[in-house]
Amino acid sequence: MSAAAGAERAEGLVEGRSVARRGRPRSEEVRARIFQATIELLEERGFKELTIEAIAERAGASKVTLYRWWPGKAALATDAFLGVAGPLAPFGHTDSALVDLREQMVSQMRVLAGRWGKIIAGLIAESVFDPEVREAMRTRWLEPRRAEGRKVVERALVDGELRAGTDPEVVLDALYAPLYWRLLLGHAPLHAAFARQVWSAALLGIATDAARARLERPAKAKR
Amino acid sequence: MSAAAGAERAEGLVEGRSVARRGRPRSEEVRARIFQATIELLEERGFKELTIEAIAERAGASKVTLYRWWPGKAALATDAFLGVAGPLAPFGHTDSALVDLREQMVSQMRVLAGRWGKIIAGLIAESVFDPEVREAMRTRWLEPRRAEGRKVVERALVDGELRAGTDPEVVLDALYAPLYWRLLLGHAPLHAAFARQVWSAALLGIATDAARARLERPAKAKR
DNA sequence: ATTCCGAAACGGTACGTTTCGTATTCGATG
DNA sequence: CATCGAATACGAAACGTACCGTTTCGGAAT
Repeated sequence: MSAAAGAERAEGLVEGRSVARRGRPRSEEVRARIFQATIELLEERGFKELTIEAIAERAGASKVTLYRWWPGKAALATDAFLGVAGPLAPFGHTDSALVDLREQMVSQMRVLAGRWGKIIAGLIAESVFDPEVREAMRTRWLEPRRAEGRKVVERALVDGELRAGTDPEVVLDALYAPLYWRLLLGHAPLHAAFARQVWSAALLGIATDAARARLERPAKAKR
Repeated sequence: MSAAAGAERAEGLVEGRSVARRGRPRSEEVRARIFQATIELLEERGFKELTIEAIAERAGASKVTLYRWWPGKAALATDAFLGVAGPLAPFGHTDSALVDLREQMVSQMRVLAGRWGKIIAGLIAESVFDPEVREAMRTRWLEPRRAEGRKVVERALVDGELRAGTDPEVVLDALYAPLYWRLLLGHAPLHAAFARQVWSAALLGIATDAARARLERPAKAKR
């Protein structure tokens, strides 16, 4: 709710039609300057060192204006980031849903390794502490991407590329968690090759045929 | 360095032998009370709401004493947690290294779902912001566990349970990242079953035999 | 009349530091 | 063995700083 702030006062939406409100309208220019300053400071200092006062100063705005539209720096930062971070890494539509998944993983990896990576890591980390950030990141960042991914996984199931009974949620966690994990921890590089390795491991499995045969029937049945 | 603080002043270590220093020795009782208070407050309020002043008050200690031994709340919290979080989830040693991995994943999942889960999540999140916390968590929490896991993975390779050429680092990320991912995001429950599903997916693969055959030779070669 | 923006000031919290008095140990001296 | 001084630790109090989130006021735009 507060995460989607930055509107709904000078201009109300009633049944889709914009209703002109009385009084001075909100300055879109100030709003833009605030977002600009927020993104800049987010890149320069990171979320932890970000302060409302610094944003106000750089944006040439008043603290009061910031607090009028956002409850705090967490909501403002998520709003600013989610505003500029639109599609970013869409899915393709080749013959194979599995290949589409792989290519999107590679794209996603490039996003995480690039300019937005630090900001994304900071917001995800902050979401551990702040329920509003968690909600915003979940509904506006992760879930939209998961929804797309879920569709692709389900297509793979329908097409017989994935084993029947496979849980799409588990698939999505298994594929994407390692990418974010390396982003957050920074214990290993964020190469595109890593995304492909994870994809390959999850899809084909890493066990040998011998081990696979043994594991699929844990009992010592010969056949 | 500061993470392993809390010693090395009143009692120096010279070539392994403890050398008596002059002056009043450090009070182990105060140290214990500080750790106790830190853990309590960490569980009650979480890392974000933790303050040095609250710790000092509950421990009946002086702020000066805290700042003498730790540079800030991050170092103190990691020290306190890592002090009590010892082995926690060891590996077994059955015939199959893969089974050992699975069982340890289930144990680890129980740890994450339990009393320490919130604290661990907070410290990992903080590690995104604070390089010292990252270093401490990496070298004292993750890496020891990874080292154990790496040995088990290598045993699986030697035993022919894993395909030759499999990168142990990728395996560890693929297996454990999803568990921590759910801990951090909280978008899905932390059931033991999930750990088994991830294990199973990574080991056996989730692709159907038909898709597997196609993916293993991307060219349209018939044979 | 209503709503917005900016400037300034405010009380509050926690930070990290300094100062001071006191307590506890060691080493040296007698 | 007893005592003294140096060194180190602990606690209490106070301090300046940074940023928080809020209030008040004056002016601007519909």
